[in-house]
Amino acid sequence: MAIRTRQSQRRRQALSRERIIEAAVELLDAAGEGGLTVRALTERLATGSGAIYWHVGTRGELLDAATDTVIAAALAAEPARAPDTPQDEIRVVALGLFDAIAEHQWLATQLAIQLTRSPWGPVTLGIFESIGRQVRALGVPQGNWFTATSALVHYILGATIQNAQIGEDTSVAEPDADRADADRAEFLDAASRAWQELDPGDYPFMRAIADQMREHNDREQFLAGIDLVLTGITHLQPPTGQAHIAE
Amino acid sequence: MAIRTRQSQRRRQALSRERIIEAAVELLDAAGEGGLTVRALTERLATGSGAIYWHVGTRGELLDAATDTVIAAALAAEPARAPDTPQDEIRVVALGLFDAIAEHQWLATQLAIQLTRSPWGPVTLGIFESIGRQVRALGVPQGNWFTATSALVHYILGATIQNAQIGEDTSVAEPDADRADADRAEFLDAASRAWQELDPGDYPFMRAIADQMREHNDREQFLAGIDLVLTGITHLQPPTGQAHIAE
DNA sequence: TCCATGTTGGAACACTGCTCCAGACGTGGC
DNA sequence: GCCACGTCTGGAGCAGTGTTCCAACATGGA
Repeated sequence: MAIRTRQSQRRRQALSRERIIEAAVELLDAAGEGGLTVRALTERLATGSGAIYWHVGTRGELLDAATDTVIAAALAAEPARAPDTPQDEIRVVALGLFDAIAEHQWLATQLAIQLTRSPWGPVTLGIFESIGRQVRALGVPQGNWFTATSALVHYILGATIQNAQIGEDTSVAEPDADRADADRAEFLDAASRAWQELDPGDYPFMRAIADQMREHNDREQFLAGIDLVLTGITHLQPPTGQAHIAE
Repeated sequence: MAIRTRQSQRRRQALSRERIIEAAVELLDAAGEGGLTVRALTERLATGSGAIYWHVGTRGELLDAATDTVIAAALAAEPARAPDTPQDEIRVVALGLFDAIAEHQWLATQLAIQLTRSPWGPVTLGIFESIGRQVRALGVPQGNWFTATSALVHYILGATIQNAQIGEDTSVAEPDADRADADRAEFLDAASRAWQELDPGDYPFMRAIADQMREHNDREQFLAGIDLVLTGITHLQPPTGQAHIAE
């Protein structure tokens, strides 16, 4: 009988690369990067370490795969209503990444690691492609495509990395919205207060903007930055060197 | 005699927080984040783990301190000739961070970690203050200070993180310049070639800009992005909501 | 039926961060 | 001179990690 249950169990939930990555993402969401240990994974999947190394390889490769999966999903997710202008599409992609990192905190670090280790790996490539297409659709002259795209992508990455929120417990998702907002306000208030108590000699600027921090919405602020870069792009001069005036 | 040498050794190179951080930075530069182990540190400093925990605390705190130190040094380093416009000053600060991360690869990841864990810790604070002052000096209306500054900072962070180069051996520093340039060109060439072989259906944009990648200078590209954001800042509308027209 | 191939679980190993503590150091009071 | 006490040091030991290795299992085809 023991064998029989084993068998059916195997059949029903056969171990696969996808299932392992899925479990890894859950562990990461629940307890951060430190929460993903091979032993925790084997326990959750009721298996041994050999099976995991057989399917996905080392822990590092698993982390890469998890990052890849989540980012690809965020980029692929289509919004309810199709955006009509390239600007809107850029905002949609940007917010998709923003939300993905807010939801999976560990992504921020992992993204940075992939960015440094392999600057043009699949993750970066996908993001650049998504944004780049819209930059092209904006009518930017070809010589400026790279500059414009990387300005957008780098802003997005920097901003999302800093704005990765400290997540709540994973258990219930619904009533979190209000509580999250409250925590958020409290956090901003604390930051604002801390800035006001800084040494005026060392930090005159931060003291000056402490007030603005209190009435501050992360997503709106993020979008304001996007718009800033977008206006920068539209006012861009033709590429340096060859003065290829196109007017 | 054994005791005597011990004594003088202690006196001469007394263990201190600074000396430990210095050694930690050297280890990190030489072998990346993985190279900084407590045991390697004790060996290099000819001491035990107890002494290290006494002076700096856990490995995480040591990493934070190392990041702090290097970033602060990069921000404090004054250029040979004082820049005369705020724009120039911003470029100087940005390049300082750019070079610091290029020199200490591990900084990219570490910066991202600090950015997520404590979004307004000393590191972020220092960078924001440095950039923010110049934004103020640019004559940006106060309501836009935060948006303008964070756009710049986030672009800088995103770009520097991606551009952290794969470092050479630490041993010799002088004749590296040429070799680094050669490796650089080779790397860009490889990337360009890889992009040209991408699936035209999935990656039309990246294929289109593959050529531009070959004649591509990281620092110039980085500065072009800075200028893009700067023009975005100068064309910025007064803050949303309160139409506080200041003209 | 039986074997070949693809999978699995877990024991074992080397290495990690960290704690703990006996004792050395050096500086004050006597 | 000496002692005592707080500061500081080195290293043994512990719990936990990633990874390797291999005997045992499952399953489809001959």
